[in-house]
Amino acid sequence: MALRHAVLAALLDGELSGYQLAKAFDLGVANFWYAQPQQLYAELARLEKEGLIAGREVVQETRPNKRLFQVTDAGLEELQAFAAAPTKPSFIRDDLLVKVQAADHVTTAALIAQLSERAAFAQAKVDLFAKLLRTMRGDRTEEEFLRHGSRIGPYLTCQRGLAFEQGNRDWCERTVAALRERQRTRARR
Amino acid sequence: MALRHAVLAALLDGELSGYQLAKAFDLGVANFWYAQPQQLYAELARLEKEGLIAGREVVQETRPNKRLFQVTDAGLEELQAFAAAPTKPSFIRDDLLVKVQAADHVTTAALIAQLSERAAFAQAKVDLFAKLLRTMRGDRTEEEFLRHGSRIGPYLTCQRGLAFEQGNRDWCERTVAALRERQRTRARR
DNA sequence: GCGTTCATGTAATATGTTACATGATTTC
DNA sequence: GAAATCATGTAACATATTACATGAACGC
Repeated sequence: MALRHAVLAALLDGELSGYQLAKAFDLGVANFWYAQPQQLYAELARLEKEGLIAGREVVQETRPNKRLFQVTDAGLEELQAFAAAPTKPSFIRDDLLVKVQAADHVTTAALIAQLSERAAFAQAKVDLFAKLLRTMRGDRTEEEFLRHGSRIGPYLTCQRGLAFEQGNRDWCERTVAALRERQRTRARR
Repeated sequence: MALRHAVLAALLDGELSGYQLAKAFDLGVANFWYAQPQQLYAELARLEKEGLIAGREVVQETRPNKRLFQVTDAGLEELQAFAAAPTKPSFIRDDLLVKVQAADHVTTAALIAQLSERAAFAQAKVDLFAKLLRTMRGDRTEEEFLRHGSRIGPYLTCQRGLAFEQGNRDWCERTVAALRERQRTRARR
């Protein structure tokens, strides 16, 4: 069960509602984990039942009411234990890579389109993460911030997200170029 | 169902047994997908039942007998359809990132050890992938190979694997450095 | 004789995805 | 008036992980 720890880690920076969490774990951000809203609502219910988080109702006038959750002492202990335990290796599972693996045996036109789309998506994330990093470190240099900042966890994970998306973008672009070059050079199949 | 397509893509380069496939999809390689042996045996059975792959018994003297599988025409069509369909985005899900996200709230000693281990693991993969790439392109330059090589799919995915592991390694090392620096600078908590 | 590699699976459990469901408010 | 955002879930289905299970042969 790793989602629970991701949720606990996300709640460290302050109370959040299920809806807010869902946004943080969704496409736009998700710089250290990804999960869907349904998963999160279910996990929040479980975590609360086990006493690892505590929720409080917030009545709103203009919007539907919501519940904000925060990590309890028991939750922090759980996180601590998780951090100390051996880490499972993480692995690549990407449909796009599967398609490229088969590139010599399938038509490449659609593949090129999908790679271009992914490159654009990755670029958007690069921009977003770069902006987030600037916001977090404020007017300090990166070195300064990492040395003396009060909360560097999210900064470090965001750095990984940034590098990952840069890698994604670069690879997609180079792969498109390679496939296009072959389309051009080769006779019609 | 994405595993089935990964299996089909892996079988494009020639017949493989479940055991050989399992090795390819395991820790050591897995440059475009990861799966455990149990999953693969189950998927191979399903794929054969559906006629997307064909297996043949190979009797061995010195070793237990095995079954080699190859992609059928129907299997190739399935792969073709998969490649043409829209690609689901892929997301980061990494326990180590969750732990780093929580770094300011947990003890960092164990975390540093795990990051170092991951860095070493990533370096080993970098070496492996670099070697695989050299083997694939032979004495040609990369550009030459990509332009005229007969099978570039595995080369391209391996390039992504290489870059990914380099990114992993670099990030782990920098993160270790940042966490160590804070341990040194800061008073004991 | 003991551990590793080759070779293949089943069964139980955990986790994740997809589809369905509801209802208010705000912005175009 | 329609679409997007806020807000929260349930139920059915698909997929993945973990534990269990077996057995031969090879190298030390």
